[in-house]
Amino acid sequence: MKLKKDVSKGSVTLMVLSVLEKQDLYGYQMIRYLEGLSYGVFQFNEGTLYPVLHALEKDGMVTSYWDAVEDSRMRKYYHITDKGIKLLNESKKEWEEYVGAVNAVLIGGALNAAT
Amino acid sequence: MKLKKDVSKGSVTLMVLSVLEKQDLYGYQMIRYLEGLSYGVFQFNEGTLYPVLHALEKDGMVTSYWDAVEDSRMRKYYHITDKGIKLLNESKKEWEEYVGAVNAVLIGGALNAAT
DNA sequence: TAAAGATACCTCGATAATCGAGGGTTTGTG
DNA sequence: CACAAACCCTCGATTATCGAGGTATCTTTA
Repeated sequence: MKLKKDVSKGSVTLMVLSVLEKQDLYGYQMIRYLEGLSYGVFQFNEGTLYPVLHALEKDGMVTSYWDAVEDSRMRKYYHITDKGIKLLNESKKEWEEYVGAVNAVLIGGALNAAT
Repeated sequence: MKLKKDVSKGSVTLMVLSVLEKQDLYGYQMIRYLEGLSYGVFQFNEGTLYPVLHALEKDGMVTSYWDAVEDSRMRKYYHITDKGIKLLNESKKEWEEYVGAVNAVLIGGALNAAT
């Protein structure tokens, strides 16, 4: 499969970028957040999320800053960049293409697929 | 992520089982076939497909037989079993759940997700 | 105030899905 | 006959994800 690898990594990346598009979040918060948004279907663990965030930052898709929003402890917030938004839009397109293709196979079955 | 691993493997498995549900196919044919059904989005290579087929056979999801359908060369055809059909149905459900969850995140964004 | 538990960050080794590159045989075509 | 395409296969490298572990802080409670 061609797309799989990208989409596979992309589906975590995709979701992270997607929520960051709307607001800055910190890692631990994102985990709970995505869990809720997906109705409990996804259960990220930190070992998955943090490396993804670091990779995104390294690639300039997000930036991070420490802040104590509620005046208590410091948290590392992530902010999406223009580059990140671009990637998000591309990833969304890929995701849709990927889903469409799988569904086409599932529906297509034995019959002719085209048109 | 929790489902990812299964769905990831599942998406190849899923598509294979799905086309086999309608008719018996041989490996090389499946590659072209899935490529067509997915409008060229997927480009399986043999190194991906054959191990999947062998694993499915080992697990009793498919059976195989050699046949020379058009009286020329021998081809190894795969046939889905009842067990395989069961797996197919479960995988379909998982796939839908997975897609639904990702889409919920993509749409949900910053707002409240639930109802 | 001391202990406990949740919050919050991180890394690293194991697992496993996929890919790419290879190897081999048979069939059809120029 | 040579070459391409059809057709089967394996194996090592890559990479995404997970699980487990490590550390520090903050809040609650006894």
